[in-house]
Amino acid sequence: MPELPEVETIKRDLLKLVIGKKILDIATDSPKQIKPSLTKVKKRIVNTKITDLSRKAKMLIISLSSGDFLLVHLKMTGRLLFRKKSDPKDDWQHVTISLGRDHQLRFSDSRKFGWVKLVSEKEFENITKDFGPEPEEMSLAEFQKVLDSSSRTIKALLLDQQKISGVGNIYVLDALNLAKIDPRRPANKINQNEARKLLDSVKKVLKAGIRYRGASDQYYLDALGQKGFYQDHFLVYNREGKACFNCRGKIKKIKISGRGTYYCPSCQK
DNA sequence: AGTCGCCTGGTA
DNA sequence: TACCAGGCGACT
Repeated sequence: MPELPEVETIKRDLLKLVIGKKILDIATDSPKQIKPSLTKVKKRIVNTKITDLSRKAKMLIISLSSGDFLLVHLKMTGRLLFRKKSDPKDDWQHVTISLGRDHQLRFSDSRKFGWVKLVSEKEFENITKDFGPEPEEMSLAEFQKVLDSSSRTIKALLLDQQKISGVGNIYVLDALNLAKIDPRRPANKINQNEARKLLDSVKKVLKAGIRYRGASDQYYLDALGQKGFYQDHFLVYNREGKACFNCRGKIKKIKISGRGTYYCPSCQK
């Protein structure tokens, strides 16, 4: 569930808390989630300092004084929590990184889809080059080009991280509702006016997501363990049977390539 | 381009 | 107790 707004919220919070802190240890009870391996990662990160934090798509990037990068992907149920060493253990806490004497960065993940991965600068560049542009930096021409290049459904295309970064199931559905576009439309059949409206809508819902500090279900929490509020502002996501805010039509739930898809049949054409 | 597998917890 | 949640890589 963590998409661009959730990861961005965590990044902004952590920026104030962890820069300059020294990593003293890393431990796990779920070794598969640490890449390349706990032993290798430990050897290379202990006694380095955190020099910066950034985000690419849904991935959090921790820059280290060694020149390496520690990447964190929360996938569906991941959390990245800044805690005191003395705080009680968190639910599903699987990776613990000791920061200085008193603090910990805790990776918690109920479903264990997420991961923590240490990469060199070279590997980092290889990974990030495959991501599409951040929506905020995308021009209409660039966006139009992406749409024109594919006959896939518009929904599937916007979820493709190689085409555009950071959009997941919640925000793609809300953006399509705001732009009044049916999620099943082939991308290359979307005209220029619709494309303009759609890009604008993508940017708008992501901004709203950040403003409300992300969408929380039972899993997502920010770096301090607080819920976000965007779930109180969903346009269509999780609103089956409820009234569309555009047209008061009834929101319907269907499946597109196996994924839950909420939309309003009466105004999304 | 569509489907499966990775996983677990909450719910019908 | 079966099913559903969905990011994303692997596979067909």
